[in-house]
Amino acid sequence: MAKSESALAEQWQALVEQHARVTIALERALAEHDLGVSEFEVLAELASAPESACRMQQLSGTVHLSQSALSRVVGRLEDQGLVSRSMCEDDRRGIYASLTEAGRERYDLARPTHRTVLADNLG
Amino acid sequence: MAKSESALAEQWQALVEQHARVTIALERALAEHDLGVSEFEVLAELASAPESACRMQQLSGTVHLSQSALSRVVGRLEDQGLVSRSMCEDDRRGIYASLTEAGRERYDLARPTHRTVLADNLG
DNA sequence: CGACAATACATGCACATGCAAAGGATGCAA
DNA sequence: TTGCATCCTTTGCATGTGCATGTATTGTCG
Repeated sequence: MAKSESALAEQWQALVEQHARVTIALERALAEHDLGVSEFEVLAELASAPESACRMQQLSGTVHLSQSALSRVVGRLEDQGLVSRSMCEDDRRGIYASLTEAGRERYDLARPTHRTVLADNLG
Repeated sequence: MAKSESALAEQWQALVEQHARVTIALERALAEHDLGVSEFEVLAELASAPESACRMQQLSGTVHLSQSALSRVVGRLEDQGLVSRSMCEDDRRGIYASLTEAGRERYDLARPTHRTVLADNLG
């Protein structure tokens, strides 16, 4: 049976509300580590990748950002020394973004914060 | 029992993904009516209010926008003639945003689109 | 009554994002 | 080799948002 319009609207409203609540909380919490939500997402993806490195194209799939936005996020992370870019050997058009030592440390520091916020807001 | 970190992360990821999917679909669909998601939300709220009018402050509570962003959304709607602003008589600091005839029509036109997108993406 | 805080909006500014276009390096196939 | 597609960076522009601030009005306290 199809849902009524109001039921759909309420469900959507609830989803938006939860998303907004968690996002704002995350943003605030991660600010203490000088990270944004997008930045953390990228770090998390890299951290879980083999060799702590990943092609941009692959990142583009998991992170919800346009190509240009992703390029800029990685650029910011590079400026902070958390990520380094290097050529891809098998396909030299590609670029590997790899987590640096500092990046790993920053991520490890921020992870408990991230986890706590999720636990508090997704209960 | 508390959820594991990975379970939390997956749940969050799923939420973000769904939110992004629906939002993008809505944005695309509503574009045919020259409306953004925020604009539609405001119209919907006004349409369901008594007298089709509402104080900014009250709107601010239901719509997930900062006060300044809300002020601008209403400004855009006013530019399009879909909403009109008028002084509040009992408290002259306050402002009523009220749906115009054109606003009601636009909303009625866009509502089926909105409903369809939700039905297709929240199933 | 008069000074001062609080409220309701509007606006200036910074910034993140998406889109689109241009460019450089490389891979691939005819 | 030539030509075209792919992967990525960079840039310019428009837009939407939040934060901080400004302005006008209201409320409060002495």
